Amino acid sequence: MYICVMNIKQLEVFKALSNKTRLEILQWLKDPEVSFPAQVHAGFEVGVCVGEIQKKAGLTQSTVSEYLSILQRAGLVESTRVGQWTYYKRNEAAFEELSKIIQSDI
Amino acid sequence: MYICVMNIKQLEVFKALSNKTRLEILQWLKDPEVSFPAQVHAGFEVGVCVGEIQKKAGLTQSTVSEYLSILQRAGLVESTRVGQWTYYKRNEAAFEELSKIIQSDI
DNA sequence: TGATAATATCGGATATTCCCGATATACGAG
DNA sequence: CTCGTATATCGGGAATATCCGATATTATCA
Repeated sequence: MYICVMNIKQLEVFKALSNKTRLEILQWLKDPEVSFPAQVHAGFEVGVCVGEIQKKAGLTQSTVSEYLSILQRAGLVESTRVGQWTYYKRNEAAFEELSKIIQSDI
Repeated sequence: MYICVMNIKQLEVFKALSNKTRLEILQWLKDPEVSFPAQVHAGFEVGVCVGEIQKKAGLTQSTVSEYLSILQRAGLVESTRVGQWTYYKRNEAAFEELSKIIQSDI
């Protein structure tokens, strides 16, 4: 018997995706070397640092930092701290899972 | 060349999915005959009427009506008016499209 | 036509989200 | 340790969402 558990996490993911800027950030992170050519202090394997994302978003540092936290809590991105920088990159597995959830659970 | 158009509709879809009750309604509509055994005035091909959904949701009629409008504007459900009833059912094509959008666009 | 039932829309109190400036924390250089 | 830089967190004003009760609209039936 299949018991439907209304996944709390699902709601969190959709809320995270319910903001224009956060959707844009996820887009930019698909192609870091194109979207963030200015980043020089690290390769793109670790991700993109908050400052670069902030400049591109045109919002304040605090807002962008919070948005990245929201995306991270939803599992859509992961962060790596290297020195004074925090690099964020997409968690592609989460998007694959979300895609499947929409096909079968939603 | 592929030009990314930040789809206004995408945002609307995610906002529509950012509510516990609306997610539940979509779940219920997956299996109308199980979720709404009380509906007798119509077959389930046309969908489920607002009153049945309202009873199950436990919210007021106005709220449920509005939620169904939100889901409809997002393209996730479609409605059919038959006499005094409006029947809502899932638009499965929208979910398939959303699943693909997440795989390729988001 | 008038009464009743189903649904939609309106106006508003409350909760949540958005986004900011100020401040705190973490780190590296000197 | 102290200064400067990067990021995180806090407090709050404005905008939006949630959900309600009241009312309007649409359809049925006598």
